[in-house]
Amino acid sequence: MENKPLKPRVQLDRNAWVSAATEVLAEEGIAGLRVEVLAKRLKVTKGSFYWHFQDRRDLLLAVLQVWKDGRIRDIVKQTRAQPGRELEQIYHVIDIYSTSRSRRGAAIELAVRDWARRDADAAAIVAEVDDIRLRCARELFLACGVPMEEASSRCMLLYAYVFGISLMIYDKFDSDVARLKRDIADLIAQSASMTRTAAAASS
Amino acid sequence: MENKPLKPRVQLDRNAWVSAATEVLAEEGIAGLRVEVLAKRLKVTKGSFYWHFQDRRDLLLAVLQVWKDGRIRDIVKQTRAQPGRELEQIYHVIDIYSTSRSRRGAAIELAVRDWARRDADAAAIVAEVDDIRLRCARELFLACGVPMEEASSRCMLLYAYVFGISLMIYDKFDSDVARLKRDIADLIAQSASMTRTAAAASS
DNA sequence: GGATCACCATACGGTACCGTATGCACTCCA
DNA sequence: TGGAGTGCATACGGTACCGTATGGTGATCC
Repeated sequence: MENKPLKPRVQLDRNAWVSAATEVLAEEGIAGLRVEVLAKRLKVTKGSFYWHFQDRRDLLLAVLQVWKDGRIRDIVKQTRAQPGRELEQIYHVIDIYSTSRSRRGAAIELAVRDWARRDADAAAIVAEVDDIRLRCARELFLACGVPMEEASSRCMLLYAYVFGISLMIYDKFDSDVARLKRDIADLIAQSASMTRTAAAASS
Repeated sequence: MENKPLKPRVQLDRNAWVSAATEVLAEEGIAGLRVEVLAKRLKVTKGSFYWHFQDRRDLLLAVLQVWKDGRIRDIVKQTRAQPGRELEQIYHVIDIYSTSRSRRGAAIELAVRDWARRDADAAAIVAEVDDIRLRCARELFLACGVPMEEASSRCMLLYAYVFGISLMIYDKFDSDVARLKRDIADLIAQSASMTRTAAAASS
């Protein structure tokens, strides 16, 4: 008879700290990610923290690693398309990033990238993630019949757009944001070199 | 006979502090912009600072204001085109932002936008700047014969791209970055609704 | 049922800040 | 030439952190 953990162990492990740290990172940025603040949020003291982690940097690197793994898993999932439905998938990728649906994900993304501007380790992780993202997205364009160089340009434009749009404040500019975003998605995704059937599939 | 300041007054004024603060903002972000650090950089003590400013926030708001004014001046300057050369000007706008030429300007831009994610005053300033930028850029597209809604989409894509690209790390992705950026500029700027002569002017 | 160990609390010294109070030098002007 | 004001230095109390040292507590396993 196995010993099911009926009593929920309130004990924390590294993962719990990393999760909470990621949450704080999204809300406050890397500068706001402090050991004692985090401990207070988890309702323990930093005595606990320094049992699980060597120091603050140890936590930060763990956050980076977990973020990277999650992103890579997500990328291969989001860019795997049924044959013939690649264009659909491109629109889907644009959609999941640029809508307000995943505010949390976008906040983490921006926090990590801001962090990477001043930290070599973070920069290396972002470089890895970007490279994989770009290559996966390019595959989608290539599958749509877009030539190599144009596919490179368009997938780069795609990601720059989704990150950039989350930095802008454009409420006053246009009343119909939904239409605006649809049109932008078309500008990014629709190539003259696509087959008519593939292009029609997007509507 | 007027009193020319032959002896260079080493005395600091508000502007000197704001300039230095903007420099630190670009390098370290808003979290690294601390009064005592800034004083050390200017080789004075914070006694000087608190004579010129009420508190740290007073400085931050001054930095924001100066940044806003500079941006707005720059926008109207960069989007004022000779009649018939509007497309050229669009390419120029894309160029000055997305190339590494203005690393400093991009760093400030990103720092302010990161700041704006957690500060209402900064967000208000960014909103103002974005609105003016988008409207000015849209005028350029409209002058090229692009219809209103498409002009809105394209100028939004333009700015999201230039901000987003400065967040990405894409060294490994493509060897010919210059060609890549040229092609992306074409994707953003070139509309099917443009006149053939205007489009040709971009080459 | 006592040893062991995982996990956490407490307490401490040290640093980097913020903002204030006060003193000091230098300039300008009556 | 001495008073007023400008611009800064010095000194202080207070807070928020970091990392360490050390002690306590509850579970687990002989």
